[in-house]
Amino acid sequence: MSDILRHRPGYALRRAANAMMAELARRLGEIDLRIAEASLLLLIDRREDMTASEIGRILDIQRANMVPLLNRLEDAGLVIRRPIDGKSQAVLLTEAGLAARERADAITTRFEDDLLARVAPAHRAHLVPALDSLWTED
Amino acid sequence: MSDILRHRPGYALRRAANAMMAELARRLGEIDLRIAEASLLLLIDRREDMTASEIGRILDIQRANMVPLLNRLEDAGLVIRRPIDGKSQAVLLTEAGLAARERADAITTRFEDDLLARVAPAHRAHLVPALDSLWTED
DNA sequence: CAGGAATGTTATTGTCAATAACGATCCGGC
DNA sequence: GCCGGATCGTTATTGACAATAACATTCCTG
Repeated sequence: MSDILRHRPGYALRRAANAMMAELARRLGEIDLRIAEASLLLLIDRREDMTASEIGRILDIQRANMVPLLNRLEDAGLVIRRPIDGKSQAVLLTEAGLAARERADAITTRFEDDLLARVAPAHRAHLVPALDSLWTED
Repeated sequence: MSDILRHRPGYALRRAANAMMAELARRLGEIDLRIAEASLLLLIDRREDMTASEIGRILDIQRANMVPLLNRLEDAGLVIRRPIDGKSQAVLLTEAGLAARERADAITTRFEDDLLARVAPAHRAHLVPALDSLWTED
């Protein structure tokens, strides 16, 4: 399969991410969650002090793009926005949101197990540290 | 930065790919190429026998999505479509296309060097094999 | 030569990210 | 206290990329 591209780290990274995210999206689709939404649920959990902007900063989602994301979660009854002051609002999970978080956790945990299982044992322990160094600021 | 997500392989893969692809897109943007277009140029090179469908199969791009991609490359004068028979057409690079391929090669090569440089030496050799096992069919 | 497979195409949709602009609010320094 | 810069949530628009369904044409094989 085109060795011209196979050995290129950038291309391998793109294809691997595409393949894995498609699979994860499929699995999360079964509980009607998208990947970005599931990450948000997993992140917030029981915390009640995180503002929309702060969540965006952690997940690397622009403030503007948080709006439709939160709207959809709110419409689904998984999340509510609670004003902190006149400017900021905390995002927190409803009961249904916590339940969805639970299911999302199970699905993603299972997914990551399956993902790591595809990697030869010799490489396995190196994957996450290597990936982290690509996006974590020094 | 949210250790809840940091150690998750799936999340790390997504973030790493996003960060790296944004950077690559930026660099390729300087010669007015998008990532998918550059991959296509690198793949075709001097070959004159690859059909659009075949290219799509290798790059994992749907037949339908090849059309606008090829249109843009053809409009830019980098590619021409040459009928093989009444049904298929070969895609091949023009002189300008070969020149663009040259520049894209330089940029991506440099990019991948920089990418690997971010990874600690101990992990470096494991990255590509690990990634490959995630998208290459056994 | 007939029928199933493949090709290129159109059109539409979805996910995610980026950018620019806006009014409202907060906060630190004076 | 007030003012000005920063921050917040929001609207609207755009772009890159992928997915799906449908269609007419052409191919290839039995």
